[in-house]
Amino acid sequence: MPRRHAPGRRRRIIDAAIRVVGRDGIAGLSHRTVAAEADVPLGFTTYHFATLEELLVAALRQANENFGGVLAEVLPDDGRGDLAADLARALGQWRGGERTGVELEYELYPPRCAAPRPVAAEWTERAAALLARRTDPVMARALLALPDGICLQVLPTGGSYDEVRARALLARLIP
Amino acid sequence: MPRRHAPGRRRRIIDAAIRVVGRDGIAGLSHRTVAAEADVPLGFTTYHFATLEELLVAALRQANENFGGVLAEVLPDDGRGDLAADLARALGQWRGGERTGVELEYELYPPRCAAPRPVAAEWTERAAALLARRTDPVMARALLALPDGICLQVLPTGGSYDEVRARALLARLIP
Amino acid sequence: MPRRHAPGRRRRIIDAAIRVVGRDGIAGLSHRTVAAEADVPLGFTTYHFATLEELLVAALRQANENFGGVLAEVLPDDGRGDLAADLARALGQWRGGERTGVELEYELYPPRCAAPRPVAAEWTERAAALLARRTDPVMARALLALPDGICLQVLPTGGSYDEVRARALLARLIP
Amino acid sequence: MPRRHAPGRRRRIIDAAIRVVGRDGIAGLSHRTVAAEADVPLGFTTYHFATLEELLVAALRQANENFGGVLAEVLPDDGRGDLAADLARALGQWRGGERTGVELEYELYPPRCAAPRPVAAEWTERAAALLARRTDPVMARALLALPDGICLQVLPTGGSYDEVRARALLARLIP
DNA sequence: AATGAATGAGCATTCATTCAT
DNA sequence: TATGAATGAATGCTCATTCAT
Repeated sequence: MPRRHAPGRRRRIIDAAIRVVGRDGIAGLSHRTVAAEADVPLGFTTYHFATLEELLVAALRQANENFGGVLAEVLPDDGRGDLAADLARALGQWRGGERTGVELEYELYPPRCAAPRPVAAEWTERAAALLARRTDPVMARALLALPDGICLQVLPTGGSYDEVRARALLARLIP
Repeated sequence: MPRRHAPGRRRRIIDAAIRVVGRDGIAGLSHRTVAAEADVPLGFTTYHFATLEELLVAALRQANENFGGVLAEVLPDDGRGDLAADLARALGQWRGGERTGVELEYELYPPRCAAPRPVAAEWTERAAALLARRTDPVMARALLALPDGICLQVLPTGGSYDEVRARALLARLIP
Repeated sequence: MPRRHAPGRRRRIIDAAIRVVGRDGIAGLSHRTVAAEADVPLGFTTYHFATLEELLVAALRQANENFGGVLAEVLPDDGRGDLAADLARALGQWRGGERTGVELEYELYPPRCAAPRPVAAEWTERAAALLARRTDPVMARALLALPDGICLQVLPTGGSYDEVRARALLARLIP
Repeated sequence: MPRRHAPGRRRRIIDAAIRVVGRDGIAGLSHRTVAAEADVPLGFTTYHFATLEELLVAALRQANENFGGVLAEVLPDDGRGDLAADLARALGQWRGGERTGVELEYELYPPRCAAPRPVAAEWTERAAALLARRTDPVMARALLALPDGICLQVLPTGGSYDEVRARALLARLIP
């Protein structure tokens, strides 16, 4: 008996996809694993997302939104606060948070399939725009690049994020 | 009829693997694709690398070596030259070179499988050691992180590497 | 073009598996051989039986059912008839019948994989219970063991089952 | 550097094969596993036993010899002792002993490949001959069949051999 | 709109066997 | 005599995708 018009189920699939990628990487993503994780029938996932790529893009977009939320919250546009500190804190929150999709970003960096590319670019634009409220656009890009690199050094070694060190390095960049 | 004792063939597989990952990403890496790319029989790849992981680690190690070569060449340990400029140039050379395995590094960042992790860490150590001849160890790490982040912004958007900009940003970090 | 909802096809796979094992032994059992024997697509066998073990257990269960049928038919519970004669006849019928799965039982005796073990034990219990209607439980077990041994002597030598001799030996055990 | 003329190495392969089958079943038998177990080079196994079947036959023959030894020792031909007790004891010793190859017999019962068949028959003949010194030939066969069946009931259920019970049942058969 | 049975391509891996050395 | 590099066939299994219901 099909449950009709259950509106949250599409979103449930997306969240499940983010969870699966976070746990098992993109390699672990399949219609089946997502359906199991979301506890929806297999056919439901293919019905709403005709291909896996489509689902991936939706998940990435959602992850972006999550990150944008964190960033907007931590970086109020009002003043001239300590930008390095704020950004370092935002990264810590994002990394530590549940279901935010940090891993998704890194999984998708390799520009394998064409579809997610614009979404990833979109994310960078959005984050840069948020930062640009507090600094110039070029610096905004740089302030995104450094944490990215820091995360990359942390991720494969299994180390943990050091907010203090991140802040110190970020502060170096800001004139 | 087996071609016996052809000495370079093991290396050919590794190079083929680097090429395949560069073209199609880790997702595209399979015994079959590598065998086809290297023009060796399927069984040959599994004979020399019992598992795909083993091959991956070998390829990563090779890529590290390639990068180490570029870095050692560009960063002579003698003097107090312009470190930011030298590093920016090294990155440009690495990215531009053939079969260097740049993509491999980024593909392996997601710490999915445990095996490549120490190799990746090894690479970071080696690069940091090379840089540390010209600056302090903490700064060396930071000088690796920033270009990493820069590459990450460049890779998915398909943009090209801007050595001048990279140098400017790197110079900001160096006191 | 998939043939959908053909109801008997799952059973067809099981019967094919019994046939394959009867012909080529467990060593000959593979998804591919079963698919060919049952004339179904390869994916169909893995779809219904995720692992070979699963299929094996299903086939064993079916074989048990077949044997139980023969035994129940030959061994009416009413009277004090000639138990040795009845049992010898049942064995003959089972061995001679088509698709009954006699060989499957012997193939599975080596307790290699854990999964079929309980099913095999189940079969012994069931047969012993049927026999126990006509004798005591310990004797029931013995009356199963002797024919088993007889079959084992017959099987590898390719000889044929001698019902008269089996009956004589069974009669010796019964007080 | 090849070790030449090491005479015991052929036998070492056979013993290793018996051990491998005892541990992992016939399914686990391969040139590679045997070579590893015997600690000889891979090529050595194929050199001395061109095919796996050849090795299997040699191993079975060795197992027979082992069993024959136990039987000859336990069943002195002199007198009219308690045959049932002697046979039950022999079975216990065989089952309990190391590297005797009990499992091999049962693994090979299914008359899959033609080659081992005569060897298996040979074993039955030899054992029957040893028993026939103490009883008539037909009874000898029966006295082999019953323990076989008992073992078969014991093996898959993981139970242990009950010498007392075996003796009681065997005694029933002997007039 | 929703579902899950069905399919076939693809994958990692194992392995008997061959044969140049 | 002895070895291990080499090969290709085969295996169990996963899965995106299709589509009748």
